[in-house]
Amino acid sequence: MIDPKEQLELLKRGVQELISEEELLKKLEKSVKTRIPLRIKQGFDPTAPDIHIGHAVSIRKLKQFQELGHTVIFLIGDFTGMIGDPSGKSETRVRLTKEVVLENAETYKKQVFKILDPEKTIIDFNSRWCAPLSFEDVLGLTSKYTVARMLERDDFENRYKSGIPISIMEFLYPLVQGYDSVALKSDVELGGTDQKFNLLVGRDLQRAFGQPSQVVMTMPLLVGLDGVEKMSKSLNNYIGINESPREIFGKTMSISDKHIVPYFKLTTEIPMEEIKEFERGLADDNDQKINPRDLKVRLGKELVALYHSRADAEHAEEEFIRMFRKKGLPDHITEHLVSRNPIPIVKLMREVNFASSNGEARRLIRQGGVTINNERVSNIEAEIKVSGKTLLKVGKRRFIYLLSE
RNA sequence: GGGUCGGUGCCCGAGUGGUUAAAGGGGGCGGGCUGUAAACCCGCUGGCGUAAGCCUACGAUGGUUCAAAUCCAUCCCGGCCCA
Repeated sequence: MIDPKEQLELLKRGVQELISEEELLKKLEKSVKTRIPLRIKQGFDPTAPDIHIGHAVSIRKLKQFQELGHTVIFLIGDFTGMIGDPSGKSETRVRLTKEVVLENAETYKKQVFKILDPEKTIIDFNSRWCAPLSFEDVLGLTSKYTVARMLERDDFENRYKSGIPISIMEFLYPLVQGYDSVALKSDVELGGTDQKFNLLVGRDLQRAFGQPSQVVMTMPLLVGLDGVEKMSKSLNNYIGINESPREIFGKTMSISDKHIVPYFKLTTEIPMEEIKEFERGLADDNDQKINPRDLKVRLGKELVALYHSRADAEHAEEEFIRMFRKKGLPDHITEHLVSRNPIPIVKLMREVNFASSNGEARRLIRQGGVTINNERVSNIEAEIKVSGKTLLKVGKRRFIYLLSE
């Protein structure tokens, strides 16, 4: 194990906030002395098993701990997921069954082990200790925290002030998460900056239970593809680490210029010095201004290389250029055997799922978004005669080859 | 428990008897410009139907009326104030 101070320097990189540095250093020193690895915990929602490059920001930090010999606990918050949240709030949580939770856990594993070392990762479920708690235990837990302190949490405060309902269950949620830290005796808990409050509750609860309190480490949030909200599955503005090279590359190309540098910092392994160069290159007053587009290409390739391979990255770039700069075709276009021939255009679009209703299909045609063999279809009633491979294109990125018997 | 205000389309939000598939904005989608950037411009955005038209929709149910998102009754849900 390497020197505690060196470990600290490595671990501090890219971190938004560390509470507190001295405590972490002490824990590291103790760990080196006793040769007992630290226990690093991060919790994950069991409902969204799509890990995206926003999650990866902190998972890559976990990886770093792991490489330094510490124990990483990937905690799946199945307990609250199985209870479901009855508050009519935004998205009424669906109650997950045991089977679904386990299934999701498998999906998580497949993805998370693209980053973490399976040998050195503990996957745990908080139902293991939450489910057996009695009502008495729960009340005991709630007595350790006050309403005023709960209301300190930003989103609670805002919602409370603006009259948006908060269910008691949601209110208790940070306590559940904090209790996880008690149950796991975690030394460090990691999360996005939006998790800061919850992580701090864990600290308080551990103290209340007579344990040494965990160090809280928060990572910056990655902005999503819309350029405004944080990257999240529910907003559908994410790049999943399980997505195809084409998707990862393409989505990367659609981020806005002002987020290029943060993406480099948070999602790639490119050294800071080099990123600084990029930053300089992008500055308006620079004579040798780098075309932001080219940097995005670099970024896209880095990401594909990280989750697939260098070769895939090269390939994704070539394909992208062919498709979008030269308005060509993608490499692989699925084929579809038409149900009859000739076939009305509207029916055809439904058949290949390029329109979810006849109305939508008509709309797309009227607006000139539909072509057959590169010829715009303008007549809604057009009958499409399929002979040989016929290319149907809808919008900019939906392609399919039509075949007939 | 009492009082009071409210529940509208993916989201926010206007609308208080017919001209309302329901203003406006956001989002999304298509087209244009481009670098699948930003900004901007045009258009579309419940379902079935080529269309005429029909159906479904304003928390739920029932009612008044030629006609209801709009009026009445009951119920469900939320905010605030009082207890």
